[in-house]
Amino acid sequence: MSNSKLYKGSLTTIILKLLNEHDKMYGYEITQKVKALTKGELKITEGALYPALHKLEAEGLLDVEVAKVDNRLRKYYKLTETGTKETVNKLEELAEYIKTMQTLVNPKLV
Amino acid sequence: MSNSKLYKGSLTTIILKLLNEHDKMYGYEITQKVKALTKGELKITEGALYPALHKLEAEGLLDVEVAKVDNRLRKYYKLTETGTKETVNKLEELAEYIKTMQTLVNPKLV
DNA sequence: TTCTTATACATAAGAAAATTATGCATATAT
DNA sequence: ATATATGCATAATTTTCTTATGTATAAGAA
Repeated sequence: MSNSKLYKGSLTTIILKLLNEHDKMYGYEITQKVKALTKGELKITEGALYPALHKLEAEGLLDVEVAKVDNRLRKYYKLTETGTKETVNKLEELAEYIKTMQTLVNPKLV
Repeated sequence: MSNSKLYKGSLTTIILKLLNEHDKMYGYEITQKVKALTKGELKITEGALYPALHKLEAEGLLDVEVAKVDNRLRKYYKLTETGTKETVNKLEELAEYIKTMQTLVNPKLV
């Protein structure tokens, strides 16, 4: 992310969630999707994204499939079975975190 | 934090918000307050807390006042004027971040 | 009385995850 | 021709956290 504050650990969750919804995506597509969904508020940098994708692949959460489109390389990533399960966990963790932060930061509403 | 996933940047916001509500607090008190408010879900470690407090002080967001209670040292921190302004910013950032994450993670509800 | 737990601070080493800065290559639009 | 967009990648650095220590006093349990 360039301009806005990405909180540590968020990126993995974002990637997994997007892949959970879109079946298969390639890196550049993910950066554009995030930009579009957040109306430009969140910009994923390649320096963060590609190492994160590689790590998820190494951990067995993602599978890769290389394709050539318009003479340009694309690496399509998709969730493995393990990755799908982990996505559920990550989303629960995020929801939990948000709830906790709201408790701390806005105690009257909780 | 020990057990649960603290997201990067959260700690500063938590500290500022607590000081915004409680006028002055000392380090140990902050750890206990967070533990109590979150029912043990979030545990701030000293290794994270004290350096964070020192940094906020160095940045001019906090003032320190040393006290001796029961023959034990306490360092009371309170917000400076700048710190109070920055608290507002940090809280807005957090709210924005939560909104953004919900957009990404639960797009149908937004 | 000794040992554990709680209170209260601090720092150092290391890990994790980002930012920033590059680099390469092709395609399209100006 | 040149800039912008598409598409990948990595290295250096920074930030922020965890884990592991260390010091010291007080209170409670064995």
